[in-house]
Amino acid sequence: MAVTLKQIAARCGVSALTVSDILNDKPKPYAATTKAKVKAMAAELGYRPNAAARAIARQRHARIGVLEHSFKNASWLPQALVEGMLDGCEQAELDLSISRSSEEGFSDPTFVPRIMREWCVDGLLVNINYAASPALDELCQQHGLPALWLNCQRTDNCIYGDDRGAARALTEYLLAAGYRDLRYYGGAVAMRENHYSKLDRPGGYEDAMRAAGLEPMTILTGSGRTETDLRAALLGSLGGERPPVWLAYSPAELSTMLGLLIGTEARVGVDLHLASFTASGEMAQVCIAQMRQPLETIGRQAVADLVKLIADPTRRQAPSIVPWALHPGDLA
Amino acid sequence: MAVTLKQIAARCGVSALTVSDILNDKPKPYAATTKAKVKAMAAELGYRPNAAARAIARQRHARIGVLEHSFKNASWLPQALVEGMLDGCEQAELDLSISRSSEEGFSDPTFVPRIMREWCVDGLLVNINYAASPALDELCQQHGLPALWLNCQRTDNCIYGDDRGAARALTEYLLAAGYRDLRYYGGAVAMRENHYSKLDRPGGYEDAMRAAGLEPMTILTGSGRTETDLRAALLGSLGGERPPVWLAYSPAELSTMLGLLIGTEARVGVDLHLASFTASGEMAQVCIAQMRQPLETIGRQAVADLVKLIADPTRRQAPSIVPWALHPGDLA
DNA sequence: CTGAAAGCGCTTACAG
DNA sequence: CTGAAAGCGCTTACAG
Repeated sequence: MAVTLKQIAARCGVSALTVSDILNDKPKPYAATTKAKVKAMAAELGYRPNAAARAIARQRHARIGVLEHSFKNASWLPQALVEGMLDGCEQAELDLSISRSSEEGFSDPTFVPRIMREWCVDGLLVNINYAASPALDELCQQHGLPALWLNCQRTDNCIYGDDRGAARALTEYLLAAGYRDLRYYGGAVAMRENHYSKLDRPGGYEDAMRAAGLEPMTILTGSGRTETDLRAALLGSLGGERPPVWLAYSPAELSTMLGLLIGTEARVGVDLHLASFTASGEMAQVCIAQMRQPLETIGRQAVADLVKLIADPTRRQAPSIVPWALHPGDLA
Repeated sequence: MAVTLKQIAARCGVSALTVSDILNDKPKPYAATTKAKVKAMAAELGYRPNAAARAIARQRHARIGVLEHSFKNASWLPQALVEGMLDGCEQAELDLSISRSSEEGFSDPTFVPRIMREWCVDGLLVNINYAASPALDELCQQHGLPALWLNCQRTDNCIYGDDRGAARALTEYLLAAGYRDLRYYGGAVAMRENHYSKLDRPGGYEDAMRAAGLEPMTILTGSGRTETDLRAALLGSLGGERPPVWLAYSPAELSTMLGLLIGTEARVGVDLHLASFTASGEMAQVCIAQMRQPLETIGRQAVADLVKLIADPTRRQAPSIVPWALHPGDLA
């Protein structure tokens, strides 16, 4: 049904090998007329090389995989990250395959994700944001499958955003703008969700505050503190010389704060300011400043790093730590 | 380097075919001891079947592709949609490959997306949200590549959310709750972005208003109307018997409205209410009601529909139209 | 200037 | 109960 090299060869009166060579632009001295004839025929018949046959002959799949985890919140795959990966794949002429382990499996030492049960990719981007079981590490090693960990702090072969630096930069920016009463609101580290950002964002904020000789004020819900506490803190922060600025872990926290302010007299942009870490600039209209996650860069760089790893699987690459970008909000 | 059937066969003193049959659980009367031996050896050596070799022998790739467009906003791929697709793929034992056409190409009749330049998937989910050039349609036809259009209204072989029904349901819900002054805010249809939702959301709202004997009030920015107009309309809507409810096309519009309200005396939840269409419940804290896009269902169903299409490529499937879900907001 | 041979790792259809 | 033969569609290394 699909057109093959052989069919083109037959119609052109040449061998399949000749067709293959010509269509792959091999530096061989074929006659110009032969080349033209073959290329024309391929176009006419709508020839598409069979990627599987090619993979098997060339001994490489020319494809990398992304491994997701099926637990809620265990994998973070915003579109911008995918776009970045696609950029990277385009550059390296690689296909991108997404898979997910559906089993509760990473605690089970005998568990093998589907993408590793078959041999179908040259390398793997592991997109699991809480500390995955070491079993996965061993599995990759054992199968000789080059793997790069995304959005996760490890000693090597990983890439992640510089959340601590981002928090520091945001804090310093606000301090430089003359604000003194900066406060942070986010969620506490939870079981199975111990993503580094939960610690590094407040951490960077606190670093910068202390460096400026100011006392940080951090509210983390989930660890005994509730939204009621937040509400009290929010309202209690009002009325100083200059309005306080609240730094939100993400747009979700921003939204929570806006909800808590409803029904009160407190006016955003007047009585208090909001700032936030965001994926791609959500809710800039209510913020005085934002940090934007470098998702596309991370995706692109992840692929590039993985390509190096595929070229030399024994290599242990230093972590790629990607800086965030500061954007003044609409209320700046 | 990777373990093959032959190696297992050699170590077990059987043929490669026997190993293949046993590992694939073929209903053949192999001796129990042979089966055990082969399976044990496969496990010990960490055998992973080569998907490419299998694809070529079985004459199917066991993989579907998602085609994205590289224009900004031309493809909408939220994580929930991917999750749904992965669900569907898991069910059908299919791999999922994501690709993107990077060229400006769909207007160029000679342009062929990369995923179609090779033969590597059994079917394609076209995730291009503005009307793609008919050339793509023909290309698929010509290559005998089953294709299903996502998030796009066509006469057949497509799947999309019921935006019109969602808008009607949201409006009716608010009317039933006693609100009478409902207003819609969204963007006008723009070049290259004529997604049906831009028309169907206000359309459904207007249908429901008229059916209730009320005059709809729709503000679309972009078509001559600006945010200044919106601000005027927003403030002008205040002060009636009951607070007005503004229906936002998406959280972005919600955010715009919140931004415009800053510095005014108008209080959300008191002087006016907000409602919105959302992907997954963003900003529920400031809403009185929300419609949530059925992204996972769409993803799952899209794969299922495509599987049927692959089984019978000549088939012209009626569109799958997926209903949205109503969620009262936190301010309901 | 071109191609025959062998091989990649698997499976299908058949034979014994 | 098991396997030899042929084939899937391509490429590598070599020969002429």
